[in-house]
Amino acid sequence: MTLPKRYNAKEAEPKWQDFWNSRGIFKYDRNSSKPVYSIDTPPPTVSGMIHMGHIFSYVQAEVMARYHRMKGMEVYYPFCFDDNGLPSERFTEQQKKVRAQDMTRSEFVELCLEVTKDAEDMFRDLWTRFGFSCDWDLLYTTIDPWVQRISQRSFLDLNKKGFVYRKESPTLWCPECQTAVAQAETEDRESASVFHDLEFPLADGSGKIIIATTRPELLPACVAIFINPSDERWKHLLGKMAIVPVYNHNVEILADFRVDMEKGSGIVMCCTFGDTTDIEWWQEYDLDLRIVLDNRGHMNATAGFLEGMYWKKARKVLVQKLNDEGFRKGGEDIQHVLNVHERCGTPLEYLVNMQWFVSILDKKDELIRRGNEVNWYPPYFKVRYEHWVENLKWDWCISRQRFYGVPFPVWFCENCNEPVFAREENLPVDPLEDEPEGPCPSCGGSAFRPESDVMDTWATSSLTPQINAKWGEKDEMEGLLPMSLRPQAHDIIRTWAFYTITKAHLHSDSIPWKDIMISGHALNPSREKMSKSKGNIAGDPLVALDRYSADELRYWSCSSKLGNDVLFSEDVLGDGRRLVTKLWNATRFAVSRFEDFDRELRTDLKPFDRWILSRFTRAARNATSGMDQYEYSVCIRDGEHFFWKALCDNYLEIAKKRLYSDDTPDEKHSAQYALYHVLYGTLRLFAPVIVHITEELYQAVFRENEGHESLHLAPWPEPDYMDETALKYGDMALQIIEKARRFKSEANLSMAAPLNSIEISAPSEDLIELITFEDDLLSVTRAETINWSEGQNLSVRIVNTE
RNA sequence: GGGCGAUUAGCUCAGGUGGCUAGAGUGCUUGCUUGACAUGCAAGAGGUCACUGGUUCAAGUCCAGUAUCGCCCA
Repeated sequence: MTLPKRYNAKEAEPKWQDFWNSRGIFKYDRNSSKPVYSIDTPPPTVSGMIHMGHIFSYVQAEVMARYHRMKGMEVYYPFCFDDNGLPSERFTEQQKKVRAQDMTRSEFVELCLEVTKDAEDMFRDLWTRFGFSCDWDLLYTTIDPWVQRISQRSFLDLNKKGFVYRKESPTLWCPECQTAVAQAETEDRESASVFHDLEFPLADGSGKIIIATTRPELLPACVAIFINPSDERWKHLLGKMAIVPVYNHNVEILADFRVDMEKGSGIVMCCTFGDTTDIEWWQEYDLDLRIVLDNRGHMNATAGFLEGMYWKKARKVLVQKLNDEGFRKGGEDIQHVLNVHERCGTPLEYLVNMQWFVSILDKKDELIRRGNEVNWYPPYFKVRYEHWVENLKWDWCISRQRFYGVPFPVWFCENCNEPVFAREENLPVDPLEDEPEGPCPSCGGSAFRPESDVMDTWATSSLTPQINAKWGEKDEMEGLLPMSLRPQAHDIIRTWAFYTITKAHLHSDSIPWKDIMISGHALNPSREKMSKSKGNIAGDPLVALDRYSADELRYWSCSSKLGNDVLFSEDVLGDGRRLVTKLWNATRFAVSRFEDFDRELRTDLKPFDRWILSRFTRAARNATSGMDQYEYSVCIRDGEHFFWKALCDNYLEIAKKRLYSDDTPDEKHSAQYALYHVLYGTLRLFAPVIVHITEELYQAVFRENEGHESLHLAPWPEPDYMDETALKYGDMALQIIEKARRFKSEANLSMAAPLNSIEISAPSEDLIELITFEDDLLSVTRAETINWSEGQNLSVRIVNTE
C-alpha cells in the first residue's frame, strides 16, 4: 500500500464529515450500557456574526467530547440555539426593518422565527465544516414549544416552592419610544450640562449645606442626602435632617462610601431615581419612593406646581424659582456622560414597575456550597463565582417588559387583582392569547388581565441541563442529571454559570453538572475581546476556513492553556499545517515499510524499539493526565514533542536501515512492531484535535487491522509498556548520535557522510547496556566502527581522517 | 472604585508543591538534496523572567507594594 505524495485537506475534510454524518458515528445511544458523558453545550445566540472567538471556545469543548468518546463513554453532545430574547428581537427588527411594539406579540414572534431559521442553517453548515461531533438529533432551541414549557414549568415550580414574589422595582425606560430598555441597548453620550449649587437648610436650624446637582428637577423626588463616611468635613452632619428647598420635606443625612468626596461639595442628594446608585441606596437603606416623572417624561402631581411639564421645561422653571428664592448659590458648566437609548438618543429614565423576583439573597451560603461541589477548571475561576455570590445585593429579577421571549404563565384577576397561574398540563401558554382554566381561585372572578411581561433569557438558558434531560416531559431522560460538563467562557460566570447552579439548587437540591471548564477569549490583534457591538471582529470563520483547513484552525484553538485569552493573529493560524504535513509524511514512510509486517508474530524487541515504546508510554500518560484536567494543550504539546523529536527526528532515522533490509528479519520485525504501535498510538493522541488527517490516515493504514469503524471510536491509548533501562540508555545513546551530527554540521558535511570511527568511553555498568545499541548507532551515524572503552563519565569522540 | 487574570527570546506561548548553564514553535544566521518530508534536517545567535522591596542557603516560581494591559462588576 502507498499513500499519495501530498495530503489534500480541502478534499479530505468534507469527505470525512460526510462519512461521520452518514454513518451516524456520533449518535447518542440512550440504551447504551456504557457510562454517559454529557455536555451542556452553550446555546449561541443566532443573532450575530459568529467569529473565531466562538470557534475557539467551542472547539475546546468539542475536543473533550471526542476524548471521552475514545475513553469508552457514551457521549451526549447536543447542539442548540438561543433564539429568543433581546438579541434575536433586535436582530429581527434590523433585518425586517420593523418595530416590535407596532404589532401583536404573536406576529412578531413569527417574524423572529423566520429570521432565526436562516441563521440556524448557516450555523449548522459552519459547525459541520469544523468537524464538530455533536448529535444533531439532540438539537434544541430555546423558543421550541417544549423548551418554553420547561421554562414555564420552572417558574411554576419556583412559585410553588415559595421562591417567587412580585415587587415594584425600577427599570430603564425610554420616554420617547415608550418602552423598557435593556442595558445592552444603551450607549453613553457626552453632553453639556450645568452643575447647580443648591442650598439645603438643616432642620434643627444649625446651619446650611450646599449640594451640587445636574438634575434639579428631581428635587421633589429627593429622599435622602449622603456623605462619605471618611469625609472629616461633614462627619458632624450624620443623622441630622435637612429640608429640601421649595418642597420643604425633611430628608435624613446618611453616610455611604460610594459618595465621591471630590465631586461638588462632597454632599450628594439621592432621588428616586436619577441613576443606579440612587437605586442601590433606595434598596439598601429602605428609603421612601417619590416618583415625579411619568412614562412620557412629564412631571406628575408629586412635583407640585411643575405638574404636566416635560422635564426640560420643569428644570428651567424650577431653576428660576430656586434663583428667585435664593436657594441657588451658583452653577458650573460641565461636560458629562449621559446614558441614552441607542436607537433614538433620548436620555433614559428609571421607571418603577411591578417585577417578578426569585429570592436568592437568603440562600447565599447554600449557593456557595453548591459552587464548591462543582469541579472548576481551571480552579481559580471558582473565586469569581464565590465573590459574586457573596456580594449579591438584589434578588433575581426575572421579568422583562419585552416582546420576544417566554411569557409568564400568569393572568391577574380583574376583580381581586390576585395572580392566577396556569395549570402545568396546559403549558406552554401565552396569556395574551390563552385564557386561564376556570374562575379565579381567590374570589371566583371570571375576568382576567394577562401578564404581558416575558421572562429574562437567563431564566430559560439557566435551565439547559433540565432541557437536555427533558425535565418533566414524557420522554424525560433518566440519569442525565447532573450532567458531566458545562463548557463556557469566563465572561458569563456571574450570569450563566451562576443562574444554572441556582436553578439546579432550587428545583432539585443538587448541582447541574460535575465539571465546568472555563475557556478564555480570542482577542483581536489590538488585544481586545472581540464582540459584535464593539465592531472589532477580526476573524470571519468562513474566510479562515478558506485559507486554512479545519484541522489547522482547531490546532490553533487548542494551542493555549484552558482559561487563557489568546491572541487571534494570522501569523499563528497556520502553525498546525506543519504537524498535519509531518504526520502525513511519517505515515507515508511507515506504511511503505509495513508490507510484510505480521502483526501476530512475537519477537524479542531490540533496545531502541523498547526505548521508543517506553517514550510513547510516557508521552501518552502525560497527555492523558492533561486531558483529564481539560488541558488539551498539554496533550498536543507533549504529543507533538514526542512525535516530532523522538519518533521522526530520531527513531525513524535509527530504524531506517533495519526497516529497509530483508537480511535480518527479526531486527526488521521488531522495528515494524514498535513503529506500528507508536504511530497508531500517536494518531489517537492527536485524534481529538486534528480530527480529519488522523481519520484519513487511520482509514488508509490501520482500519483493516484494527477494525474500528472510525478512529474516533477507537480506544484512547493507555499503553503500559515501560522499560526503564531502555529509556535511560536510549537517551544516552541519543547523546552519541547528537555528537556525530554536530561533528558533521560543524564540518559542513551531509548527515549521510560516513565517519571513520566513534570513540566512546563510559563506566563499565553503562558500557554493558550501551553496547546493545551498537548496530543502530553504526547505521544512523554511518560510522565504520565504534571503539568502546572504560572511563569515568560518558565521553564521545568522533574520528574522521577524510 | 472592586474582583479575577496577564506581564518570560523580535513575535506567539510553556514553565504542579522554590533547586544544577530559564524552554518550545516561529522569525533570524550558517550548513546539508539524509533511500517519508526543503511544508524538511543539523548547528548557532538571541532573555536584567514588568518594576521595587521582603522571606530563604537558594525566587521566573512564595509574600507585600508599584506600573501597564485585558475581562467582569459598579
